[in-house]
Amino acid sequence: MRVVVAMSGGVDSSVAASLLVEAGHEVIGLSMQLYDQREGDERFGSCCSLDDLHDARRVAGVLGIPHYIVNFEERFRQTVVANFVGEYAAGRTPIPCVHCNADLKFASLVERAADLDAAAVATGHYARVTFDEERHRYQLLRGGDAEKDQSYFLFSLTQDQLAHAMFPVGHLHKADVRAHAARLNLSVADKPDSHEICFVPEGNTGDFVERQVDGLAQAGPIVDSSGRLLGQHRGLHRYTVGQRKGLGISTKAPMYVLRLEPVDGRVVVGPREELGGQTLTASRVNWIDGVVPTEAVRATARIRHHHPDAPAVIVATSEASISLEFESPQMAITPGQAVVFYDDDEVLGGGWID
RNA sequence: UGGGGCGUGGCCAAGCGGUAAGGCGCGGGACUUUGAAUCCCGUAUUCGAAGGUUCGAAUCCUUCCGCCCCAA
Repeated sequence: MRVVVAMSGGVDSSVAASLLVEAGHEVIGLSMQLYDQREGDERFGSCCSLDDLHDARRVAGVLGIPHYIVNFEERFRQTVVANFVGEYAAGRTPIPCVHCNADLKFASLVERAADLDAAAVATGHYARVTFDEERHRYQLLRGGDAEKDQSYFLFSLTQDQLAHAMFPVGHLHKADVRAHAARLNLSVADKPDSHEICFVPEGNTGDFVERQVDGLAQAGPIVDSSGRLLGQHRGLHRYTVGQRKGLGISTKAPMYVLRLEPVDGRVVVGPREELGGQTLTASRVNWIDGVVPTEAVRATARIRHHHPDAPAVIVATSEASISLEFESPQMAITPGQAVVFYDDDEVLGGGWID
């Protein structure tokens, strides 16, 4: 079958491509150009930089597959970056990776794949898709490597998207992926794992957001939950719930951001004990099944990547919203982050925390 | 110019004769395909100033400087 692989230039997608080739598929490598490369800033993030595109091309060469670069700058700006900046401006904390997956890799890229008569789009994600014969539904499962599992970032995929998705390294462990790359003599075998936001230079999110939105750099008060003034902040977009560092206030014990109050322009902080929360509501909820449950769902839920799942009860309050109650308090439930529900290894769905 | 208390790194703060705890903050690192958190390392040759006593002082004495409280 003809398959398109999204090649980022990293080890995972490179090995994904090679596994597909080995499985006998007709593989076409596509790399997304996501932002203007002309400035030649080499310290641009670790995904999709000019060097990464070269790496992807080189791997494609070794594998003997065609490789194309698709220009998604405009789409990227209008979807991922716009959402990212808008969320910060609204006092929320976004996850660009989820939008990149949903809006680009499994949307725009799927369209390109269709143009190429490809049946599926593969990526290097650590997650698995299976088809449940009984329910006639695709299932999204955690990656085989619990440490590297990326199912959290894929919660918004629909049945239709899952039907066209392949995760060739999803069942593997990272070490095996690297070993495979090394066996093939791929230059990217030892390339460091990517982290931090790929389009924000040097991880300086605050400056980046300020460049996109005028008048955002509004200083304002940092107060505790009783309203006592403790210091000044440098613009709400520079803070997130649960944050401890960078508050610049010295107290008896560490202070954490409890919430952002965009209307009043305030950052509210408090001791760690005040950071726990047991309930939340979420919007733009996606149920992987495509079916909204009519009864309360007992599941485990995680409120951020690399956070332990916790038992919870979820009630659908509408087509695309839920309310959720944890059995025990969770630290720093953050608006803008995703809450993803699991039944063991299966992703049931997820949504955006209000 | 009556009485009492206090001045230790950016902040809070131990120590009260034996050669500067700790916390916060800050800096660096680890971890990490979001933002965080977490963890590790670092952060005062010096204790308001100047003298003195002592083998030895931030710790005792003297003077000065600066705060605060109570009286009036």
